Amino acid sequence: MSYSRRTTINCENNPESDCAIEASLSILGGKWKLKIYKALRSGKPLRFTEIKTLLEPISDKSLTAQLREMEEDNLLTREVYPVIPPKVEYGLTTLGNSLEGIFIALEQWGKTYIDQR
Amino acid sequence: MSYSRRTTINCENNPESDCAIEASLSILGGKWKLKIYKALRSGKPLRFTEIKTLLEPISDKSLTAQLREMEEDNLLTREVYPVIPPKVEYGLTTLGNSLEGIFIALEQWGKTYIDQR
DNA sequence: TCAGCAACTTACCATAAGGTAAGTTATTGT
DNA sequence: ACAATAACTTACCTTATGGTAAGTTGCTGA
Repeated sequence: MSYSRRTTINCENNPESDCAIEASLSILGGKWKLKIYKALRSGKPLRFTEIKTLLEPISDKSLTAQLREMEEDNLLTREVYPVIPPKVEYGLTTLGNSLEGIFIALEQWGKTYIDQR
Repeated sequence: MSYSRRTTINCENNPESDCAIEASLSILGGKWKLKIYKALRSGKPLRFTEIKTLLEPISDKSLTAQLREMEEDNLLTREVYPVIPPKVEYGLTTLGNSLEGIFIALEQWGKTYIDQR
C-alpha cells in the first residue's frame, strides 16, 4: 500500500469519514505489520528473534522499524529484560488485539477473491 | 501500504493463510482504491470526471491507473459510450460490492483508534 | 476557423519504503 | 584471549508509486 505514515492524522480537511479509513491504512500499511500481528495474536509475547524467524525473510532493520512504529501507535508493548545478551519481548496491547476484525475481514475477502479465478 | 501489485498471486510458498490477506492488501493497497470504492458504493455508476471531482486532488494519470487496475481485478465495470466528447461510466461488480466488509472493518477500527488519543 | 470538451497517454521527476551488509554493545562460556 | 550471543544501528542503494505538465483525439458550437 501507499498510505504514508503520519505523525498526526489530520481530519480537518476531511469532512467525510475517510479519515478513519486512512488512519487504519496508515497504521497497518507496513509490509510486515499484519504478519507481526498474526505472530502475536495467540496472546503469547515473543522475542525479537522469534518474530524474525516466523516472518523470514524479513531484515533486522525492517523488523525493528515496524515494531517501533507499532509500539508508537500503541498496538504493542515492548518489555526489556536487562540481561546480556539482551532479551526483549513484544506483546499485543488491547488496541492491538482489536485489530482482529480487520484481520478477519481481509482474510475472508482474500479467500473470496482467490476463489473467483 | 507497500504491498506491491502482482500479476499472479502465488500461494505456493505461503503454507499459511497469509496469502488471502496479501491478496486483499495488494488489491486494495493503491492510494485511491478505497476512495473509488466509496464513491461507487451507492450503486450508481459514475463518469471519469465525476469520480475525479469527488476524489480531488487526484491526477488524471493516477485515476486512470487505479481504475484500470480495479477493472483488471474485476472490482469494477467500465462502459464506454461511443460519443464525442467521450463518455465512460464506471460501476462496481459483485466482487467490488463484496468489499463492504473490509470497508466497514477499517472504518470502525479507525474510529476506535482515533478515539483512543 | 478554432477553442472547448472528456478521457485519456506520455515523458519526466520526486519521494518513501524497504533491502543489504556491516558495525555496535557488554557479558559469558571455552 | 576471544568467539558467540540478541537486539539493535548505520550507511548506502534499489524499486515502486504517484505527481506534474503537456500532448492527443475528433466532433461541435460560436
